[in-house]
Amino acid sequence: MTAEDAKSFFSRELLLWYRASKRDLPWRRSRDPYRIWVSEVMLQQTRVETVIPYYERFMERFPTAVALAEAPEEEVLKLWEGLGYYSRARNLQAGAREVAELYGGAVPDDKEAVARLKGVGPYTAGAIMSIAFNRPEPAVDGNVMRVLSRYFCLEDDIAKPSTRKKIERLAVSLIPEGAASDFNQGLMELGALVCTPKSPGCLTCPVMAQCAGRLAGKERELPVKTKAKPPRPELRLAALIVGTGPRAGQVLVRRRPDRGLLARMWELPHIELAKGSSETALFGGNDDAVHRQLARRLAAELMRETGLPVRPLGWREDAEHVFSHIHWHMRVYTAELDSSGAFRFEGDDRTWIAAEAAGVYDAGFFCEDEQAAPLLAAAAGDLPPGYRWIGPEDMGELAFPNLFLRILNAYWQQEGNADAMDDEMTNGGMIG
DNA sequence: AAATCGGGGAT
DNA sequence: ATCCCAGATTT
Repeated sequence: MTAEDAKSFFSRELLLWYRASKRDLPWRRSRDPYRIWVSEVMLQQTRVETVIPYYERFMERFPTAVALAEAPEEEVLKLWEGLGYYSRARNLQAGAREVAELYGGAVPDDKEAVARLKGVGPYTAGAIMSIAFNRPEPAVDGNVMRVLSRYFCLEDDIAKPSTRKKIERLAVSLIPEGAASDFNQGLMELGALVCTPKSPGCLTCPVMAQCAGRLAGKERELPVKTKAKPPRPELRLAALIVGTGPRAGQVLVRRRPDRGLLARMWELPHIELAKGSSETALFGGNDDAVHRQLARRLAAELMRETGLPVRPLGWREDAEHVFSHIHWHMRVYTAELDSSGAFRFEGDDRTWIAAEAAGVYDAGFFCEDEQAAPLLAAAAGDLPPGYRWIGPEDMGELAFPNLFLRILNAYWQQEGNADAMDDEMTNGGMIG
């Protein structure tokens, strides 16, 4: 049995297996390259079962590249809410705009042109070209690296970029004549359903007979992969600032910056507790003294940043949120805005901003008069740039990361219940 | 080459 | 708890 025999065996058997047992997935019911493109971007680092409902909603709303190109960005982000890696959504729309303007709305049957689209890297370009156009291009993802590492017993570290390129060269050489679409999908399907990371189902594998990794008894050791560093911890304090008077039932939120983590998503105002600051020592505590001090720090820092006269009311909940590289330990405090006598002024060219009447006795600081202007405006009721009041009816338009989505939805639900109970008691009391 | 960028399901 | 998922982009 030569190496060439092992390769042609693999290609032949895998193709037969895929055609006999492929799953019925939404993006497999069409060869529209736009649909393939959307599915592949959603599937980046994301499981099939997670993607399906997002894909269905997205395609219903944006059935063509032109429809996506013409949509408001916020609507695209909202449909991506909860899926993660939000730059994918913005890059996809940027790519759709390229397709609309440069190619009349049709994804071109051109490898270089597709590879130049925003958010389309080596894998996605290969996937679009092979799946939609049946071009013999490699589409090497984590599944493919695992399957081929095992079948050919390759000990290269798949975390290294050079290994992906090596496996791409191997993958191209395996594509059967005229069957790139089914073969590439079969490779990934095998990795997803049979050649799984932990306990591979070798006994049902169509290519087990020639799998070098299994024949060497190494199917569980492969592929070799250096493990990722654990996410670094960050201590954060968030404010659930609830409206009063005409703002009753509303909550103050803000939009994140254009770049970086959770770019352009909405969130609750919050601060990071500086590493090594005195409050970090108290972070885990749960008694009144701890909460008073943490809430005071939160109010002072937010007031320094925004000028808003934040008055903490009490601890609400703790929330954990783990990203790939950061672990947020968040404590959430309920608060109000209260500018009654919160600001006083001294000196000729410098202003003393304080919040004594708001109960934040150590929140004062000096600043230049010009810098004081926006703070005074905030005290008067203006909001800083990017901030706005919302009610539950606004949740359908604004995209929040899951962490804040959970906190807000719990609050709206609780408010709804409280209102219902008020009505009930009012009715009972008045009528009785 | 290493870091950044979400979130969840499986084990 | 740990891994990793139909990865791309920036540093």
